[in-house]
This record gives sequence, structure tokens and C-alpha cells, in this order.
Amino acid sequence: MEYNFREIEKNWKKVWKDTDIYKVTNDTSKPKFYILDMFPYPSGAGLHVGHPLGYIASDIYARFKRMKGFNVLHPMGYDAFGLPAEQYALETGQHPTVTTEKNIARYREQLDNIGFCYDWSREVRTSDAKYYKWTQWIFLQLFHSWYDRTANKARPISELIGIFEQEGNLNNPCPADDELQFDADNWNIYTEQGRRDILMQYRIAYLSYAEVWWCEALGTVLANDEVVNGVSERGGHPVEKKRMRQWFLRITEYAERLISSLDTLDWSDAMKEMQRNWIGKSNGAEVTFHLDNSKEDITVFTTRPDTIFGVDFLVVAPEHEILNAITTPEQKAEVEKYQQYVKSRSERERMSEVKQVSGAFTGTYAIHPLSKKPIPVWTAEYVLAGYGTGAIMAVPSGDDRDHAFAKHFSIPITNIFGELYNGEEAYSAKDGKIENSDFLSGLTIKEATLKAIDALVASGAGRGKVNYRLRDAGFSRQRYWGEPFPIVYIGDVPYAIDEDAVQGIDKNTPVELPMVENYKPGPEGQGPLANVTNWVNTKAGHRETNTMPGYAGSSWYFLRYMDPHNDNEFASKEATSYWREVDLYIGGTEHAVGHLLYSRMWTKALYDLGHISFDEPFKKLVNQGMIQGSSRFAYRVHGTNKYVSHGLRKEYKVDDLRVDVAMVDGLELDTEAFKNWRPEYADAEFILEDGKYICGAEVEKMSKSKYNVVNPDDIVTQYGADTFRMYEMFLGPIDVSKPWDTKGIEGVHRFLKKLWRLYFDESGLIVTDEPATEAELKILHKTIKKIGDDIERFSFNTSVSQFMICVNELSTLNCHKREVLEKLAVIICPFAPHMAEELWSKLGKSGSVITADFPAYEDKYVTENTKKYPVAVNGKTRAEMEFALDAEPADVEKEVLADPTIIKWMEGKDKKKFIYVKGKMINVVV
RNA sequence: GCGGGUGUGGUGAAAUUGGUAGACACGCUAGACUUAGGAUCUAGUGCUGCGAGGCUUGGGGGUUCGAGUCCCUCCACCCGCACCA
Repeated sequence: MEYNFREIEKNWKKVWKDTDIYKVTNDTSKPKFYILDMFPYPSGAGLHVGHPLGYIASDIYARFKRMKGFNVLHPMGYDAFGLPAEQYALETGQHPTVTTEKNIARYREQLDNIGFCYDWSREVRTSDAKYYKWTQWIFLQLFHSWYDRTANKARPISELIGIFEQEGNLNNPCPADDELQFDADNWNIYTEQGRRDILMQYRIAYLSYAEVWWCEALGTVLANDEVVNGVSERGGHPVEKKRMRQWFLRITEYAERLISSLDTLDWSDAMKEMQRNWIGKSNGAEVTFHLDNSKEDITVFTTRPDTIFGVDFLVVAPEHEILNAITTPEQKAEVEKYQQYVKSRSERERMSEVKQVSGAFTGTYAIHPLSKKPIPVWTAEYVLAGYGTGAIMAVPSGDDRDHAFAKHFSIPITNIFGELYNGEEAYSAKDGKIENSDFLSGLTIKEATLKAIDALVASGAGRGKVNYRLRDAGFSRQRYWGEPFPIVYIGDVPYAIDEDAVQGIDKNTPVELPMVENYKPGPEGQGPLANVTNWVNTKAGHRETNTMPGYAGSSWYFLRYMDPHNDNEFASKEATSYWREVDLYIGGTEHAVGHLLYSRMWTKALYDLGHISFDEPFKKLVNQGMIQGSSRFAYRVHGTNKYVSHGLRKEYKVDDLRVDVAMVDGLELDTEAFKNWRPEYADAEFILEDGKYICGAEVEKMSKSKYNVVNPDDIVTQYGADTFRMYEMFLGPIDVSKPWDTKGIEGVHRFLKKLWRLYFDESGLIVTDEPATEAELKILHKTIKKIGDDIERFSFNTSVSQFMICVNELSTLNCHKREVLEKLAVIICPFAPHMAEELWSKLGKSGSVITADFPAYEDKYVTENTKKYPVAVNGKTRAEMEFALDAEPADVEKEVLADPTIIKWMEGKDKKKFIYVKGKMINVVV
């Protein structure tokens, strides 16, 4: 009987579907286990072989956990809002609803093809009104909340109003403006609008201003990656930054908790480190510099208050509001010209092109708070408006960028490090002593830092401060294809639709996204929704026309899977307190700081407000690497239509051309297919080597434009889903990137056929009831142990190897015994579920193999009692000798030193040391 | 530029705690079986050397009886950098 994977897989997929075998219930006595994949954006290109890597890993883990007795939640859905669908709509006029629906259907088909055990009854789509109803609802919770720094949690804003009525903001300084102070009397005489303005500065979801890329020619706001080299990607039009009113989430209030609770998570150190660095906590000081001829002050943040006497100039960010007020008339033209230049520069460019020094002098001098010396004030792009206070004190002798700036503009440099500073390069190390610094001279950096802060506090010029690099999260997009905000403006004042002041419209979410015919941007950089006037203008006021960003829906989707059809709540308390956080989350590192940080914040906010009983979303995180493409190249002899094979290309002047990997078998090009590929290749001629045309190969990102995309459907058709699943795992460790090579899949396919032949020959089932031998049981139980261990540590590639070793050995032993093969069919189920089902049923078992228990291994077959030791002389292995594991060290030494090979290598020298590491190795040092 | 990751045969990789480097596969070579082979099986395959042996985990240096693994330093490539998702 042949291994007919097409029939087998088709049949079992149908059985699974008909019996709802993967449906998960919320009530059970079994312990729960929640395994989640990062859900995909359903792009028009469909899945390529790189996408399912993580899904296969989680599927193996989910099946394994289920067989180990857990109630496993393993759902899948779609992150269905996004820019590409909208862009496609702009180009083709097809509504994103239509294309998204189509893309999802294609994704589903591709996913089903691979045989996953998802409970599809729980599917979520972020673009579904039934889903985004709750995204909007959560936004309202954030809008109606503020962050209480004393209690260190989010609280309802109604409670803050109560506090203001009692005591003003005395004990609750404003997170957006620490100058803002008012008492209860003030509060009570403020107007409605005045109070709402203040509350807005406390809300966790709040309205403020930010700069966006604005393209005049396209009449639209562009995303960062739509701006390439300072011009729009589409059309190459000039772009500049424009200040716009935007929604934000006050994630900065969560900075400390987002750092500290990382310790409770089972994530890789690298991932935690990236989050820590992104949040960027730094201890330092805020220092205020008075200006010479102005009432204005400049406050800077510094992590090095110890260098305060080394300040030679101040630098203010070019966007800083204060610039207009402080620039002298003589310098005005220069500063404005500079600001104009910076408008065209991306933050990335400003940070990365450090060697390109630029700036402008404001003409103004500040007064050093301690030395009282005049300090020139400059503006320069290396200072970013969004970080710290948007201004720095520059210490050229201690900071590289300050140093380069001072050198470039010939600003005199004060040396506060004595001999440590050589005049050529800043001394930025953190050890050594401060000199030339008044009362700080002679102190270490640590001592000086504390003393400097004390002095600043005493003089009223500064204070110690903790600063975070993290910025509040921009939550507005000037786009159509996203969640509308449940916000209306009465006059210019924003109200949530569920507030009392809002009258005459439906006060419930969802605020549905209106259908539109065109997706062109609205006036003045507004999103397309601004054009839908009958939607925008309501009896209550005009609606917010921005939509929410991509991460809105993905910040809480893991909660919805727990109770996906609930129309009364985002998820019931029963469901969330049963499933709780995700036990295992699998996805790519590219989400290290975006999605994962936002999800964590939303979870904490929902926890604070009492909606869920846990405050971290993802207990364990496993990152999957990327599968890269392997591009194939043909070599056209320059100026001709002749193509020379890879090995001979050096003899000609050639142009490298990428060819579609589908036309290449390994490295050999199908020249006929190539001729038919494009009309211009129809009469191509080939210069062959050994009768073949051999292509060049290069590893690159898998992408359509590089003709190196491999569709999993094609692989499944040719080799079957089980082979595909095992091959993806066999490629290498789950967390590293590796190139796809279709050729290598045959080894895995051969393995499955060989496995099959343990159970069947040409005539049919050949499994016998004979008792298994010691050797057969040994390899079986070793394999059971290794597979279990490997799955637990996500080492799926070595699992596949172990299966191969096992099957190779059983084949050699000619083993066809039920006692062995029944268990083997069970343990292969997580990897090759279709084949496992077929073997299980052919062995006469009833029910799905997924309901079987994962077998336990027996110690007696796994533990060895002797070991073949490598015996080394001076660290070089010279012999192999077998000893009992419990052998006496003295006996071992005696026997080793008597061994002729060892004696030979000791070359008559005396033994200096004898190293015997039990179970590992032996080394004789002479 | 900053942050994070990766580097081992011709290729994908293994080596779980500092202890026999290259398991398991792909590819390649030779052979068997076969009407046929893109089926199956057997043997070989890091480099170098006739051989004993020597060399070998991106480069250089160090710690150790012993380093792919730890430390220092340099290089290359990949991911992220806040409006792609």
C-alpha cells in the first residue's frame, strides 16, 4: 500500500470538519492552556511559506498540550484593517470590505490546507463591526479615565472631578503640564469648556497635537514608510511636517509598570531588553536656564548633571515653541531658514546622520545657573522636540555630538575632565574624576552627580528627575479603513458619544464605518471620512473624522477569542477569568516594541478599571525567525539575448537577472519555461555547462518583486501537508531566520514514506502482535522522551531529527510490532496529524488520535549504565574507553593509564593531573 | 546613529550545564535492484596529507586541563526605530 498522502489528507480534513474535533469549550474540569499566534494581516498576495512557520510550531504545541490533558484554546483571526487595502481601493475603486473578504477567504483556504487545529468558531476580524464595537468601547474606557500616580493605576475620570471639586489638582499634578495649578475654588468657577480642557490633559485617551508627514501634491498625510528620501514614495512629491490635532494614549504614565512587570514574564532577554530600551528610563536632572535679555526660561533634561560646569552652549530643538520668542532680530532669518530645512528631515535621518553637523545660532545667551556665565543658545536638528524637554545643555568635553557641534561652529570648549579629555575626542566614559568645576572638582562622576543635583535644588535652578524616552502613542490616522472614533465635537469640544451632553444620536458603540465610493483624502489633510458630510454632521455635533491605527484592534484581540460572540461585553468575566493571559504567544520580533507594548498597556488599563483580573497579556513569548527567499539568477551576456550558465559567466560581460524560482529545479533552469516566461525571452539562447543551465543563487527577503516567493499550496499539492509541516520545522531553530530551499523537502518526504513502510507493504498492514525487543523499546522510549522534551523547549527541528533516527533504527531492526508502532503513531500526531490519524485508524483504533494520551516514557529504557568515554591526553582526544557510570575514579584512572594508546600519547612523560568528569570525558594532563 | 539578533562543511543545521565539533537531512560520488527512475537500498563525503598525523565553528586576542559555548576586540549580514502590519 502506497503512502497516498493526497487521499489521506483530504479524508481527514473532512472528518475533522464534520466532527468539529477542534472545537473548544469554556467549561471543563481540565486545566486550561491558551496558545496564540500573532494574527495576520490578510494581504492580497496570500500566504507564502514563511508565514506558517510560527503557526505550525504553535499547532504542534497545541496538539501536544491537548494530548497531555489540557483544555487548549488555539484560535485564529485577522488583523483586517490596514493601509494596503485602502491603497488598493484608491487604485482600483474596489471597496476594502470586498477585497478584505476575498483575501480572508484565500488565507483561510491556505491555512486549512496545512491542517491546523484552530477552533474556527472563535475567529475574529478587527474590521467586523461586532468586533470593533468593543475596540471603540475600550477607547471610551480610556477616554473616561485618568492615571492616579499615587494609587499607581487608572481610575474613572468622574472620581478625578470629585477630587478637583474638593481640593483642586494640588495632589494630582497634570501629566501634560506640570505648571498647571488650581484649587477647588478655581475649579468651581471654570467654564464647562475650561474644565473639559483640563480634564483632557489628564485623560488616558486624549486629544493633543503632533506632527505628521504632509504631502501637498497628493493632498494627504503619509506614513513614515510612504516617505522615501524626503519625498513621497508615490510620485516623488515633496513632503513636509505638519502639525495636526491628534488622539493619543497616555502610555507614558504606564512606563514604570511596563518596565517593572517585565520581570514576571517568560520572554527572551533580548525581547525584554528591547522593551526596556524603548521605554528608555533614565535618571538625571532638569535644569532651568534663565535668559539674558528675556523673561523666558529654557529647561533642559540631562543625564549628566555632574557635567554642569562643562556647559558651553544650549541647544533647542528646531520645532521648540520658544524659538520664536528668543531669537534675536539679527538671527531671525537664519533660524527660520534652518527650521524650514529641518521640516523636510525625518527623525531617522536626524538621528543617524550624526557626522553631518548643522544648526543655527539664536543670538541669545542664557545664564549658567551656578557659574552665572553667559551661555550661547543654538538650535540644531540633533535635539528632538519629543524627547525630554526638547532642549539640552551641551557639554562638548563629555559628549560626542556636542563635541562635533562645538568643533564645527568653533565654540570654545571647557575641559572638565583634565587629562582624560584630549581635545580631539569627547570623554564620554563614566569613570574618572571631574575637574575645573568649582565645588565638584575632584569628585567622582557618581559623587558629583548627587552633589550637583543638591546644588541645583538649593539654587532653585533644578531638580533630580526620571525621564522616559517612551512617548505617548499617537492614536489618530487620517485614513478610511480603520475604526471610527466614538467621538463628536460640540463646537470645538470633543465629547464621547456616551456622555450626557451628546443628544439626538445613537449613544452606543459601534459607530459604524460608513460605506463610501471614493477614498480620497478630505480637506486640509483630514481623512476620507471628512468627505462623508451626512455621516460627519449629526444632530449632536460633528463626528471625529480620524480613524484608529492598526494597533487598536490588535491590542486586545486575545481577549475576544475567549468569548467571541458576546454582544453584551467584550468578553464575559467567566471567560476571561477562566482563560486569563495567553500562556504561549508566538510571533515575530518585528513586533517587539509596537504591538507587544500597546497590548501590555491596554491589559493593564483594563485591569486597573476592574474589567479583567490579570495585568499582563502574554505570559510566555516565543519569537519565530523569518523564512527568507532564495533567489535564482540567470546571466545574460551584455547586449545580447544569450544566457550563460553560472560556472561560465566569468568569461563574459554579463547582466544578472532574477528568474522565477518556479522555473528552476534546484539550480537547474528549465530553459523552455524561461523562453515562455516573457515574450522578450522567447528566442533566448543558452550557453550550457554539462548540458545544463545552472543558475546563481542568493538569499534575500521573500517577495514578489524578487520572483522568489514559494506558495505553501504548491508544496502541499506536491508533497502533502504533513511533509510541509515537518519540513518547515526541520529547517532549523524556530527563532532564527533561514532561507527556504524546496529541494531539501525530499528528505522529509522520504522519511514519512519510510515511516509508512513500518506499517504497510504492497499488500497492506504488516503490523504484528509479537512482543517488542529490548532494542526496539529502547529506541521508542528514547524517542518519546526526546520528542516531549524538545516540544517543551520549542526545539522542533531536533524532534524531526529524532523521528528520523527512530524510524531509521526501527527499519534496520525490521520492526513491525504493534507495541512500538501504536505509540509511534501517537507521538507523531502533533507533527504529521493526517498521517497519524490514518495510522491510528488502520491500527483498528476508534476516535481521533488527538484524543489519545501522549505516552509516557519508561526510565529503564532511557537510562544507560555505561558510557563510552573520550579519553584525551593534554586535551586532545586519543582513545575511547567504556566504563560503568558508577565506576570508581581510582579504577578508571588505573585502567586509562594502562591503556597502550594512552601510554603511547603520553610519550613517557609523567602524569600531572587526571581529570575524570563522570558521564562526560577523561583527560590526562602530562 | 541607536537598540536587538545571527555568523559552524558545498547547503539547512546538531552539540540542552565549559567536556568526542559536524547528529539528522539536502547535495555530491560510487554501486545494487529495476523495462524505466525524479522509486528503493548499500557505501563514502569538513579541509589537508601517500601515511602517521595536522588543521577546523566570521577575524584577532584572552581565561581554562579543556572553548562553538565564557571574557575583550574587530568584521559581515538581518530585524526594529514610534503613521506598514
